[in-house]
Amino acid sequence: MLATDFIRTAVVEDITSGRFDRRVHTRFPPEPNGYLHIGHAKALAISAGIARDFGGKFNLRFDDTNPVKEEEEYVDGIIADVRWLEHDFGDEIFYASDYFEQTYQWAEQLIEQGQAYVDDLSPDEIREHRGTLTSPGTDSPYRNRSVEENLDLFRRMRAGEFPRAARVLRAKIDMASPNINLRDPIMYRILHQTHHRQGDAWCIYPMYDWAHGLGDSIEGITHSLCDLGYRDHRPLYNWFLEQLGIYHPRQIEFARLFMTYTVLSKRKLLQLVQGGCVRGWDDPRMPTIAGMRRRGYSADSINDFCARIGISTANSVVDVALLEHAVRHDLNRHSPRAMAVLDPIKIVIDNYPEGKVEWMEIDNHPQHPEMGTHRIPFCREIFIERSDFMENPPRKYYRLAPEREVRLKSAYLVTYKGVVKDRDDNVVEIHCTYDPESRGGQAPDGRRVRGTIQWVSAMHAVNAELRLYDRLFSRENPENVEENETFLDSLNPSSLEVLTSCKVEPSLAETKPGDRYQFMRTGYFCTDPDTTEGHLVFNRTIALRDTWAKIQKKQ
RNA sequence: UGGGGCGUGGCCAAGUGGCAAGGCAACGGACUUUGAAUCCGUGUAUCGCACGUUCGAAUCGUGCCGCCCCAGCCA
Repeated sequence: MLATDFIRTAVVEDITSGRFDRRVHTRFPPEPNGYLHIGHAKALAISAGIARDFGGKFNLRFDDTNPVKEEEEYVDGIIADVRWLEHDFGDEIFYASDYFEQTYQWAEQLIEQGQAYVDDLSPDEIREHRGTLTSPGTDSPYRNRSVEENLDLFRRMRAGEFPRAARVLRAKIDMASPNINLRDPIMYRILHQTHHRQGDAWCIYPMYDWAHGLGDSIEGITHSLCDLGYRDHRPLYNWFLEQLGIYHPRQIEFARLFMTYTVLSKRKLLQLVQGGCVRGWDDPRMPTIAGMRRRGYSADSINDFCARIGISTANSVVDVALLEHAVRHDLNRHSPRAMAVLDPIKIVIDNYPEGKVEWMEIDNHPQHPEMGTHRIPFCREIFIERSDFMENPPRKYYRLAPEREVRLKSAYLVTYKGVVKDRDDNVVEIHCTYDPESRGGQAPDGRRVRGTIQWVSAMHAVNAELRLYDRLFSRENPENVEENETFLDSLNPSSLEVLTSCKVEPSLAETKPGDRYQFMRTGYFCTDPDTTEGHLVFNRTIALRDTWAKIQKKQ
């Protein structure tokens, strides 16, 4: 396997040196206190991807050591997301909470080795004793209790003899360490909180730093990959494992993902949900896996994006346009084409027989004939996009206009004859004639017709609700706000536009939630779960690239 | 004024002493029954800055500048 990034380079080193018996075993350790987002997709792609590339194993392990913040709902959501992203985590799901007894026993071992002690200081006192970034901390007066007293106290902590926050178990390392994580970090705290899996079996819970490496060790993880935030914790990760004398994985850190026009912190995402700024964790505007899935992003496109952004240790902000590119790239290849008119205006084809219906055949994908074809009905009255007609067209406009001929995709060539207007001078109906010899859209005499537009038979059209999404935030960096503002002030007021009277081709009546299409000349759409019989709802996953819009801007 | 990281074209990112990959974006053009897709083309990058080592430095050394992270009984 090629070492394409610095982590894979390290893994290759370890394999060639035989460090872990040539094994590769990674893990993804989410805390079930929120839904996964695109940043997690990156972490997942790295850890699961490395296991896959090197023929190793990959574990999904919930870091559920803090019952105060964790919920079952999140566990289920996370499992569904990881599965949807198609990462193979085997048949088993791991939980840090399953190791609580072993973790506890190891804590007693550390106490017996004189490397951990029970501290009676209050939270405030502990903070004061910790010192500051520039000054060393001071030892707790309880730091030198005897092994016997520590053991007794710790067992009574477990037995529930003390109230919440009364005491903690701390590692005895170095209160003067320049690395604050080494200033006698807390290993256990008293919570008296029901755990989503352990129930009331425990009233003391291990801290992340203490529990994490142990879980890695128990599972035989070789490479424990995490974000840069844990760089300073590595000496502690190593210290615990060394003192215990147990199997010792290697921790390697990489930079978290940041993306333009996006916020990626569980706290802020929670705020959006609870504040009603979006309709839930799976709102299609959310950068969550659930949101992107509902919106219509494919797992492949998300994984492809993760591969494209690379891995490094430099904090960087990826342009959301790269994600959009990955989405379009994958959707273009796999989405069947269909016709939809978002803002309909009627065309009457004067020389087309009334009541006549012809079923036109249309490719499901212009570049992939193996995807087949389907049929759409054509008749005298059809709908086209209001923007595909202009009475006074600008230069280079080659859609329908006075004196112009245009092609109705896969149907006929039609020529403008006139319009019907209302009292306010709005065009309400366009009259055309068609060339009966142009069935399929080909001119019999070979004349060139530049414009091709989509259409839907008025008689057969199905009504649909289309939800058009734009970026959730209008500022490239939502956090870059004025003095008294928050990231919520960066919210884009028009991130959602609902169109309720769109006309789509009748074949779409059978669509099921999750189905993806390209509505020709418009964008990629995905059937929303809100769809019911008789009421179609589509989410616009992403619009097509629009060169015409650019030309217009320049004009 | 503590410790740990990071600085390569607009945005990512290769490169680890021999004369700066690639992707995205942007901009041209070709083709086109989606103004989509596809194809072709376009960048004088002071490699944060300054000294230094070397025949030769983005790569090594020193100093400086800038940005990020760490003082939860969160993970």
